[in-house]
Amino acid sequence: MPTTSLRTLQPRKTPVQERSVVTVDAILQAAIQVLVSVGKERLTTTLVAMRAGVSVGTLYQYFPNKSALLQASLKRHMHGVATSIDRVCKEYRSASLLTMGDALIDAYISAKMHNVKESAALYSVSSDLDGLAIAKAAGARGRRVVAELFATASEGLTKDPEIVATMVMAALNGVSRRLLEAKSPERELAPLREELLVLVRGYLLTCIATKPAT
Amino acid sequence: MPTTSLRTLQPRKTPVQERSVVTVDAILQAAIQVLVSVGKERLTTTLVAMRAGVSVGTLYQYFPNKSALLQASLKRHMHGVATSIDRVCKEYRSASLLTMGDALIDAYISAKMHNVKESAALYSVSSDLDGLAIAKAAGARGRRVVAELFATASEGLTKDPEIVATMVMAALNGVSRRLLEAKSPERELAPLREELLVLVRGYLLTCIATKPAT
DNA sequence: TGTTTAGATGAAGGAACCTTCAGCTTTGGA
DNA sequence: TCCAAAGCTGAAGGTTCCTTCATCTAAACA
Repeated sequence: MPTTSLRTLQPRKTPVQERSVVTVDAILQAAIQVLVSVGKERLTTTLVAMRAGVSVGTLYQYFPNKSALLQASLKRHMHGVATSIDRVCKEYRSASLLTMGDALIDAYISAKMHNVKESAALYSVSSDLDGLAIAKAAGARGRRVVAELFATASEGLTKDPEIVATMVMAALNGVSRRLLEAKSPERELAPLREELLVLVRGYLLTCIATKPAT
Repeated sequence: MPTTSLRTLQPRKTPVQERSVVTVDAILQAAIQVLVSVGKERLTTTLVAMRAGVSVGTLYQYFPNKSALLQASLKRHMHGVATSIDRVCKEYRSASLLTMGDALIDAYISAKMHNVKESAALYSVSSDLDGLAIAKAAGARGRRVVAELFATASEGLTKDPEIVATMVMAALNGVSRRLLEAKSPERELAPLREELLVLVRGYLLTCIATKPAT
């Protein structure tokens, strides 16, 4: 059973004039900013509205409740990452498996690291009952797309592309998370990225029948 | 700056009689149960007390506030996992690197899978401002201990043990998380565990100067 | 058995905060 | 220019829930 009915989570009003589009955008941006600065526990709708430079009433014209607001913020973030992954999956179709791995790592890591604070703050939303479903769906979608990419690899796969995608994405998630909760993610980025390449390459090699000369 | 002063988070009263020890235990267990059944959002101190079969007042004699209660629950869980890791680190000192990897995977996965619902429910606590510090500390501690283990490997390491430990633990975390948020973790356990072994073995091989005959 | 200390109770205070709505302002087109 | 629709406002209602404390019961001990 879902936490709230679907009806309750739909936007209350769809922006038609230009200014309201700006408003909705400002609210979503403000939500992230508040999330980053005070955390999910102390985030209030009034605070978000203030930060966005509008009144609470305005916020509630576009988001039926607090949960919907947070979910929308999370979706927006996830969408950004998904777009990066999708681009890679289109661009590297039929390439070699190792090339795909490298490209995925770059895309995923740089999308997450683009705004470290934001990515880190959203973990608290994605771990909640409401956010969990969104995170899971995004994960499943990413896995599916990457599995399809792997299926086109120039070398033949010795394993189910689904499971290969699962492992690669799990490793990506694990390392990203570790990176995001570091004191200084920027400092650790280079070495961890390098090592992640080694980890994934090593694994992908075991998924190929005939080893290429690398 | 921490969310709450250290003073505020210390237990209010330390159990001296046997019955109060039982009470504290019941409260902590109840907290987990409530967390599992209604989620962090809807967990209330009254609900936890009811579930534990005591009154709210009693709860507040041992936990200064709700946050402290959740933190204590998280610590308890983390401690269980840490103990498993520690045991491995003592037992496999000076063994071969690959053996260490296999043992770590088994210990970590089985500790997390011991109670799937509990592990999954606690993610919401560990992503919060309060829980984050605990989770980070536990992660750092685990990494340190595992790095020390790796440093004793019978084969020589070509890399800093710290970074090797970091990568292995990140992979473990990533896969565990994926497992815990699956619809049916039990069903996926075997294949994912198997594949995790492949992933980690492949990586550890790159950390050894001379490859052993496996 | 009497006294002291530990443990337990739960109604009630009170703060925090989500959400509404009646009314006001701005925009865009007729 | 004028009006209907879109957009905005923010004080106040209402809930939820954390936390306290005066009071009661059980245990330890002399």
